[in-house]
Amino acid sequence: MEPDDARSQWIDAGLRALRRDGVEAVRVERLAVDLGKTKGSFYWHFADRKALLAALLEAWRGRATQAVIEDVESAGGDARARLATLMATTLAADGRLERAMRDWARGDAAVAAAMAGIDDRRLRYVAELLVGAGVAPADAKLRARFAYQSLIGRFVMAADPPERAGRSARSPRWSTC
Amino acid sequence: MEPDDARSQWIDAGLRALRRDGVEAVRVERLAVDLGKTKGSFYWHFADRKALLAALLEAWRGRATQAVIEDVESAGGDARARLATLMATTLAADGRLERAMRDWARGDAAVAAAMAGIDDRRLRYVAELLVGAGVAPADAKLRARFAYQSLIGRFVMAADPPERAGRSARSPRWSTC
DNA sequence: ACCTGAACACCGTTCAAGT
DNA sequence: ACCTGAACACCGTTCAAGT
Repeated sequence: MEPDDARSQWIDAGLRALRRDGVEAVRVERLAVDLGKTKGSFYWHFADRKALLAALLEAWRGRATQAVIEDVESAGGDARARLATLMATTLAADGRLERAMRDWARGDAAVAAAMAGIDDRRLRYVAELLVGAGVAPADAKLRARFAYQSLIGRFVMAADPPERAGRSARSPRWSTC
Repeated sequence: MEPDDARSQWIDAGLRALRRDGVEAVRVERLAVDLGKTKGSFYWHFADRKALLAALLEAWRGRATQAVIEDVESAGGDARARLATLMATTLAADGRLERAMRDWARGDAAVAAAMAGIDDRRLRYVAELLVGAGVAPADAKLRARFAYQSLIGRFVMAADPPERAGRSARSPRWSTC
């Protein structure tokens, strides 16, 4: 919530490293260099590297689910309109963090479990909107899953989907930063 | 085959570390200390740590399948007797390396694939002996799998099955050294 | 409350030099 | 052919000391 206390700086730097080069690249020494601080400073905010990793997962969980849902909800409109809002923000995301997270999850059971929860949360929201848009509840789950999977597939397949190679600082949300 | 050329010393030390403390404990610096050599020496025999790890997997694959099968075969007797020989050597093994390998496989797809091949090789051998002992071929596969799984389960469940806590240098084979 | 500096222990890798 | 010694770069963690 506080956007730039020192702790979140470490988390943001960690997410950047994660998105760019995967978990293995999340090194406290490197982050310290990135932030122009010393490693010692890191240990004021985190018990150890493991704690940072846990914080990254937690931060992402929020930004990749609840925050998006809240944005869409606050944009208003009926279920149909919200679905459109969700699709728009979702398709604009670059998916690199999403991909890094899934890579990470493949090698870490705890992360995999968190990912499963996140998938579930997103799925339920989409199904809910579909029902609101008039889809029979019996069909909504299936359709939500279908749409969601094709989106994830798109993220996982494309290394760097939209974005013109330049380092433009765009990046709406849903799985972005 | 050559039991103690310098290269196999590194491999043996690696297997010991693996059995005792898992893949993470297989460090070239630590092995160097164990062997009373320098790290530089390691790089004469292996390109890098990854190459050692691959060699460990390969060495174990041999000792945990083909070598055991050959021992049992050369002990002779009919299928029934061989089954008994196999059971005896198998039950006498301590299973710690087997366990370390399965832990390792859980975090590494290539190792997991190798393990699957090893399981298959063992399974086929047991099924073959069962058929030789008069079991209907249709049942042999199922019975082999059942017996094999219970054995693996025993290994995976027990941290240090037989062996009296002392560091007695026993350790017959089949997944042992 | 937050950070620096310096240390420590621990790594992987390279390479000239020795035998 | 095989190994040592020394270096380099890169880590995680701790802690006294500063502000």
